[in-house]
Amino acid sequence: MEKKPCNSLGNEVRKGPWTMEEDFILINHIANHGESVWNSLARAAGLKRTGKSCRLRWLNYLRPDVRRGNITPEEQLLIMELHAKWGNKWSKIAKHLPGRTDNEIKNYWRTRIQKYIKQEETFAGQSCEIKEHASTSLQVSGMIDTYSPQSYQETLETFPGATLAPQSTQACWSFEDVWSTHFA
DNA sequence: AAGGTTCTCAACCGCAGACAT
DNA sequence: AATGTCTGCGGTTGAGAACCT
Repeated sequence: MEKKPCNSLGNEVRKGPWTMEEDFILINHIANHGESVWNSLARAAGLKRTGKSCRLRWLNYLRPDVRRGNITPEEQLLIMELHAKWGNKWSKIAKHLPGRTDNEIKNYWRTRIQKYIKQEETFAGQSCEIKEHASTSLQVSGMIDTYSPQSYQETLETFPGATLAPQSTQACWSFEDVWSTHFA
């Protein structure tokens, strides 16, 4: 992903993936001086990166409390519910999922959930669906990814109301069922 | 095993708003 | 009030991984 350096600031500005050394410098600098104005932080730390790039790297990857991967069924439901409420307000949604970043939620939505919505539009009537109900503004019928036999089994135990397609990597059930089983 | 295709996610870009001068 | 700088956000891109044929 190495791109042509941008020299608009007069100095060489590095772009593309962060190296371990850069990560180490950034972590060390923030540990010693805290988060401050990102542009001056980048300069003070001696990083050939923009403040914006440092901020993004820190918030999305290096922060000690950041959690990556393994979105739980509960988190997915929350994402779906909040997205139904607020739309693409990723940072707002992320505030309700401790340790998750807006970028991760946005990626998760686009790569997992949106994919199934599109499938549903293509194959209307199949098990995964999003419906408008008269009683509520929006009811989201659930799709929870199950990445392994273990999580498949866990999903069944967690949500007894779920109907899981045999041999499938996706579990599908009514959002209302899951909500009443698990959150009500 | 090899080549092609699809998926994932880190990182970039552009824009808007907040704040400082 | 005008201008500049910084931050935060949402959309997009593209490299590498994973999967498929």
